[in-house]
Amino acid sequence: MNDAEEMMAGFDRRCREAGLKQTPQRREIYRQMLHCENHPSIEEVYRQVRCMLPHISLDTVYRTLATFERHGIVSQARLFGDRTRYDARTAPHYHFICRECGRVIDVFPDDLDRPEPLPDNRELGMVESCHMEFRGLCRDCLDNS
Amino acid sequence: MNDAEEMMAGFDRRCREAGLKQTPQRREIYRQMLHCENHPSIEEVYRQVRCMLPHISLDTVYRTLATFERHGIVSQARLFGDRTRYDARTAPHYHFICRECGRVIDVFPDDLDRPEPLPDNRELGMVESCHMEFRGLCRDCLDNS
DNA sequence: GTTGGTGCAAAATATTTGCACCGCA
DNA sequence: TGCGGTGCAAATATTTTGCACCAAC
Repeated sequence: MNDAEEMMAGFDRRCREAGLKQTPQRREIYRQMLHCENHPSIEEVYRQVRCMLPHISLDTVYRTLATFERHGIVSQARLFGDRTRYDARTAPHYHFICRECGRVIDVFPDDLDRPEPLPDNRELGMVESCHMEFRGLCRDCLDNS
Repeated sequence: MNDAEEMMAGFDRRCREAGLKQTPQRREIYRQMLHCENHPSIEEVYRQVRCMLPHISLDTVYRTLATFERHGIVSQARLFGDRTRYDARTAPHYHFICRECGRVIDVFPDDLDRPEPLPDNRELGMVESCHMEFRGLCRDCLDNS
């Protein structure tokens, strides 16, 4: 059983656990999310999924990804000021965005040279989470310049 | 001369430097940005400014804030997945968002308990900047719960 | 007077919702 | 079979653009 098959099997289980019905649309959207190296926008998922399911509607993709996120099956790839993107990797991680080619690369907490800082300010209240977003030039764009 | 007057004088100078014409709309939008404690959305700025200039149009606010940002007079308060907001403080800083009341509080680099981490990963390329966003409960909401 | 700024309206984009029908469990 | 899921279309929200007029320099 290869990786993708394994993950689709995991999808079966998760749907059952969450009480979600399996439909061709949902399977195809999830399969696409696994295939996708980058962090696709909803439009991109829609375009890809339509290759297999020409009848699927855009708002099914919207609703399905929102449902998946509600059940932790995908996560929103939160990018500052960009349109909504999703990610099949649900482990906490950050993003590095190349200002040249726009690629989004995952950065995991272990890749950081020191632990996340937290605001020191007692006045602030209780800090529960920290998101980070790095920008710069990716290796490819650096090499080609 | 109080703070606000001082900053309005700075606005005069900045417009001249940038070759921007001064108009009642621009003055009023900037004045509003100074008044505003929070990080107003474009709609909010629009509603406020209309008290003084009932004829102003929404897209003038859009265009003016974009122009201001281009010239470093205001900065976009970049929040994950929220609508565009602006901020009269242009010094680099991060945001703490209260999950209860939605308030956005500025966090300056000096408020952090350690310096920003950077991705260690040589493969990544060149990291030029890091944005952070903290979430949690602000002091007020903490006290009231 | 010239150039840039504004207001208005319409277009473009992104997302959500109401509703009837269909198909999975 | 019943209920959740889907497709369609329309509504909503946000931002951008074309154009004619006006005002700051």
